[in-house]
Amino acid sequence: MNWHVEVAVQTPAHSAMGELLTYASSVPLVAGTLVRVPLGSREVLGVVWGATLPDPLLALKSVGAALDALAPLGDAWRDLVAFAARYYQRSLGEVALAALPPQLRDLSTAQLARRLKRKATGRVDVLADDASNAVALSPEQQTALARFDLEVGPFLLFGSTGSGKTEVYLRAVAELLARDATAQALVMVPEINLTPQLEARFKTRFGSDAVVSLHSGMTNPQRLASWLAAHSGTARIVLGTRMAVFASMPGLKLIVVDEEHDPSYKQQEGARYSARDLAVWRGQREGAKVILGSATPSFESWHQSRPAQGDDAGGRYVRLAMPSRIGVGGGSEAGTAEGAGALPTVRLVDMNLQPPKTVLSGALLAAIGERIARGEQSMVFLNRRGYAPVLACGDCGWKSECPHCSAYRVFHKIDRTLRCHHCGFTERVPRACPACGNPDIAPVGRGTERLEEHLAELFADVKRPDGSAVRIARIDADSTRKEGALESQLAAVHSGQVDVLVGTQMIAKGHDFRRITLVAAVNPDGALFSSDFRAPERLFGLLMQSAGRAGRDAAYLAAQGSRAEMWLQTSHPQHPLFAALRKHDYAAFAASELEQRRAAGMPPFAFQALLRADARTQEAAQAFLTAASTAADSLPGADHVTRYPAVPLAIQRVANVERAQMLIESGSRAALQRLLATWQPLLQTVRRSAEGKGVIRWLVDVDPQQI
DNA sequence: GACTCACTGGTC
DNA sequence: ACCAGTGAGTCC
Repeated sequence: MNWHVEVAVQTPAHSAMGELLTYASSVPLVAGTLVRVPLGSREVLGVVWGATLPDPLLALKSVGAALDALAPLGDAWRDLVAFAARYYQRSLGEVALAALPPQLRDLSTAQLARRLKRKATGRVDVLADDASNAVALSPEQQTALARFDLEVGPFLLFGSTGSGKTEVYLRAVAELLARDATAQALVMVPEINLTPQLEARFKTRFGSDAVVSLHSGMTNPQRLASWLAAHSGTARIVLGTRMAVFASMPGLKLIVVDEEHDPSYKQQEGARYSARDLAVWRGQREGAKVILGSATPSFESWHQSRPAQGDDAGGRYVRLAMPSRIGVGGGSEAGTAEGAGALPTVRLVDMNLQPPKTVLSGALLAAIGERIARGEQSMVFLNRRGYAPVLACGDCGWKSECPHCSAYRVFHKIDRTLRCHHCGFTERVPRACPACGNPDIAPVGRGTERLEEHLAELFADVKRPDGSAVRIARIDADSTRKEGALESQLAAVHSGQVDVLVGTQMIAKGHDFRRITLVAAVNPDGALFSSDFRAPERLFGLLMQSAGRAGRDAAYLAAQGSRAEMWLQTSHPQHPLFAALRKHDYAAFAASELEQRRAAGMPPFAFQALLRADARTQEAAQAFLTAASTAADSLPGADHVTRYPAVPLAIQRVANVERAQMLIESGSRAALQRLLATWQPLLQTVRRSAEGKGVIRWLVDVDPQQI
């Protein structure tokens, strides 16, 4: 046992253990090697991080088997993991092990060796990019690609929906792979739902062996196979969700983050990393070019890509603008720059002028009716699933509160249940009011189920051009729970079986509907006056994205003699957000919102973190945070960081756990990071002291999305 | 984070 | 006497 090695294993930062555990080894082990090591009574997977001088006085356990059939994880990968762990205040081991495919944890060395042998070892040749050369690029696409070629980046590809961003990604990848025989590209999308269509597109273009996917919807063996292909360099292109940012890719030369503004890039449990931000960091570290793409960029990225002006040297990102919509979505088929599909006309319906309790205004219904008569499709968007958000008794005022959470249970008519969307608690709908016995309990408000029902009633007597009955369909998390359900529902829309599609934001993202000429947001007002300063940004993005679903096929519109329309029902038609939306003017909206944020000292002009505590009682949670804040007073540099008072979360109690948080803010990212790093050990002390009594867990969320 | 162990309170 | 549930402590 001549060697001592430091190994990262899955231990949380909260535990008082050191970052790395030291083991003895009879052979030298190079950093990045995967090993099995004894930990207490079990044996766990670990990553060798380095070596220390052997200390003969120290009685250490020995490393078990080394998974040396596998090439060690590279320096770049370990740097990425180390940075993420440090920046997001988690342990090295936690981040490292979470970044590896789960099956590696319980595979023996022999099993792994067998698996690796089965895999073809040779590099896969990518298909020559013939198909794409037949397609003419728009001038904007050409300019964007030319600048991408010349400059270093990172790039913000600011392209409206239908401007052909995907084609730009494909070309950038194609050119890279053609130029460099060992190069790899990483392409990320915000949601699992969007991977199949992207995968299909990349596989047609580059051959199915060159492309692998990485996301949590895959089975463990699939994930391992993809991961190994990326790690060995066999896979030239890795497609995936946020977790893919940690893929081991020795030849990484290009990272694409599509829909970079999407909140799903922020992990909301465990290590709360932003895959978009890590992608930028990783690109810089590994010399890979990074493209962030969006029609409505995050204000962080928009601000970071501002041009130089006066004293301001400008942002670090290169902005590539593609404002025009080209004929056909994605530009991969007949579409050219001519006959550009105009963005949909935005129509505002002032709900104050409608009869009280109007759900769908007469004008909107008439517009949908016209589309049905012409054989076109409409999409109605409501960001609330279920039948009704609350069930209430008119007599005694009982409401369908969740007994375990400070939230109402949602009425789902389909299976007659009351379901809590926060803790999952589900019960049959009571026959009568549980409080007073009144049989007359009624749904209050509406979700997608009820909207679907309502539309079906309204259009019951209307016929399609072929004389058949109007068909309404609904797509949301409930309707797509079963394997393959989303695909079959989308296929039904594409084949024209559906006239009106009702759904949550699931239908607003990415899916390319050719025959939809009308999109309606029924009740977008909720986010207008939210306490979360990012709510308007998100709403604007969502509505722009929804609008982008309409009229993607200019040839179809022309043949129909139709215009694409986006309808918005609102009680605040004078709100500046709608004025900007009407003009499809993201830049103006961003400028005014950013000005407000600058004045108020909010991100991206300030940097934030949240300290959160979960406890049996709200008092205990807040007491911990307050004590933690007091403990931070003595830390160096604490005066450059503002700590706000502890407050309950918007949903204060979930599954009988009380939650509180404290906002921490600084004009300097470095100052915030310094404070968080030195605070960590104090937090552990406070947790063990009297003020930490009753605290179930605590966590730090750096650069939080929701506040 | 995963596990063990000691302790609690409830039940047969 | 025998458990489920829970909180505290350990793991190189």
